[in-house]
Amino acid sequence: MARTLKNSEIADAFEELATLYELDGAVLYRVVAYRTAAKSIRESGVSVAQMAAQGQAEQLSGIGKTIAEKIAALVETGSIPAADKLKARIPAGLVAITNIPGLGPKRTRLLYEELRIESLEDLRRAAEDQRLRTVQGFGAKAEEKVLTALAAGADGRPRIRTLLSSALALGEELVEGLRDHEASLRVELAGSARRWAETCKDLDIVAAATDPAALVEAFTRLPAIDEVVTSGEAGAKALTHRGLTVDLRIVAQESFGNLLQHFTGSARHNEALRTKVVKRGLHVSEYSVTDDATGAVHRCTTEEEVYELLGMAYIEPELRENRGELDAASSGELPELLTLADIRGDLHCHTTASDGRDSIEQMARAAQERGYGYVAITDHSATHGFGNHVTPDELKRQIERIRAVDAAMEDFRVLAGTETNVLPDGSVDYKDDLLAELDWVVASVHTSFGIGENEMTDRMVAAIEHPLVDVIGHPTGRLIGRREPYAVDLGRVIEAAARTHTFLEINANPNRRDLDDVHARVAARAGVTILIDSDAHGTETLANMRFGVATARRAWLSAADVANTRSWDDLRALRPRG
DNA sequence: GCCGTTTTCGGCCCGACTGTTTTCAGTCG
Repeated sequence: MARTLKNSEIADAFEELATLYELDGAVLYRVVAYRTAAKSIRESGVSVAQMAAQGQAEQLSGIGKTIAEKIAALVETGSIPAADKLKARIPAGLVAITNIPGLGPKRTRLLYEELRIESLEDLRRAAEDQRLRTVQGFGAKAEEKVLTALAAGADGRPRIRTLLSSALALGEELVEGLRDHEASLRVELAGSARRWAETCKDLDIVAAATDPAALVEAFTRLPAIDEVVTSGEAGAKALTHRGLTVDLRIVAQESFGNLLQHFTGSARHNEALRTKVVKRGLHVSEYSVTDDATGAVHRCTTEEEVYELLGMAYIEPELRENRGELDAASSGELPELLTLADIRGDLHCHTTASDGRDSIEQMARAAQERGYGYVAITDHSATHGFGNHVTPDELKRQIERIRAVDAAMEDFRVLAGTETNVLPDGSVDYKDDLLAELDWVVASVHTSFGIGENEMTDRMVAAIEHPLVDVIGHPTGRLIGRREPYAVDLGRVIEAAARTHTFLEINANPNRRDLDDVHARVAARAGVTILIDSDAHGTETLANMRFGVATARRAWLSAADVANTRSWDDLRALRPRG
């Protein structure tokens, strides 16, 4: 074994194995079992490779004896024998073909058996030569669809997902546009955007209207809409100028709750929800809940009614990921999630002293206008590598400037801080006597991402153990969709933070969301107090706090789990230095 | 292949759409 496999790498291997089994014609339930296992591995907050090494992989839901053995084989030898056998028999190109719209595993396999199509290039030639139509179930339309998809640049990879911040801005604009229309009764954003997921594949909007046709018409004329794909009484599908697909569904007001619940998802949540209640003779769909025992058809105007009919407490959208929320809702053990209104201060932001755009005073006034009681000014230290370098002498002058702004403000604290770089050896940029003059110290890794996992973990633990470090900023360094987390043993980081009372940050920048929901949940359960920071580089991005709050809600956190739901005096008492 | 208020076997969510069919399988969300 060269190195410890990441959960995402193990999950990818099982995702691939599922597709291989699917192409091989395995029974569907077996394929689904592998996909469920892959998802479970991906979302595990602890290292599955380590669990497997200790023979504990079966503790994860969806992992039984067979899959646990395969995980162990993968971790020990780097490959799964069953997958190797399948790969020897099934051309690698078939996996890519299954990602072409309309071509699933069954039809891909049929094309391979009948026409020996084993790559996207083979597929294109067969469609051009009108040979696809010689296969049972394929016609001229299928050839046309294949060629359209390939011409549109389909390369067999799933489509890139859009960052939540972009999708949400667009979704909110569309929803407002629809609500303004006289025919609309109710309009809500649904789907992954409503669950505040990290990224969105598309946007889902659900509505009830006095005149559905008029609302659909209005929808297709909204400025953000570029091209209408389909439209009818029940809704429409359209492409925005940004290239994001939007689905609008319209339903009778009496079923609005069913529709909203259905299209908010997640698919996993709905699947598990339905499986759970079907045993009691209850069937859930986007139109109603039906009861076998009484024959009753319950249509619900609100989601609350849907969950109540199923014997559950209302489940907030952020929790609907099939991570235990169904059992908790049935037994009355759901947490009371924190809200944006609980946040009382922001302890990580930048000014023109480093790479920010606004002054200390502008940032402080903007934070006060948001209703906060305090803000910490935390510019980058000198070895950050770019932006203006705050040398020790410059930091002393910055502290004086911060004290002056603080003195000029009423009922608001402006705290002198830094976001100091954690050097490869685990030391931080400023000397202890200078750090001690500050009210607040964020320590973050910004350089030398490529050092090994052990070295990186030691580096971070050293920073955590520094008595003047209050919080570790963006603990994994990932940029969503652009940069993987650096190799670090978060289990050890979390253990050290819990032991020293050092906070761990949920960085609210929508590109970061770091810690993510899964690890923030693990950290909080391990006794770490979480801090949510905007990392704003200008007054307007203080508003990114909402993405951090969303991550915390997805991590099942209550106000008590989060440090900056407290006053500054209460918060500082929780710190390592007391 | 997994799982259990149906517990070691027999189940495993729901509905719409599409293109191709004469009654539906496959795909998608």
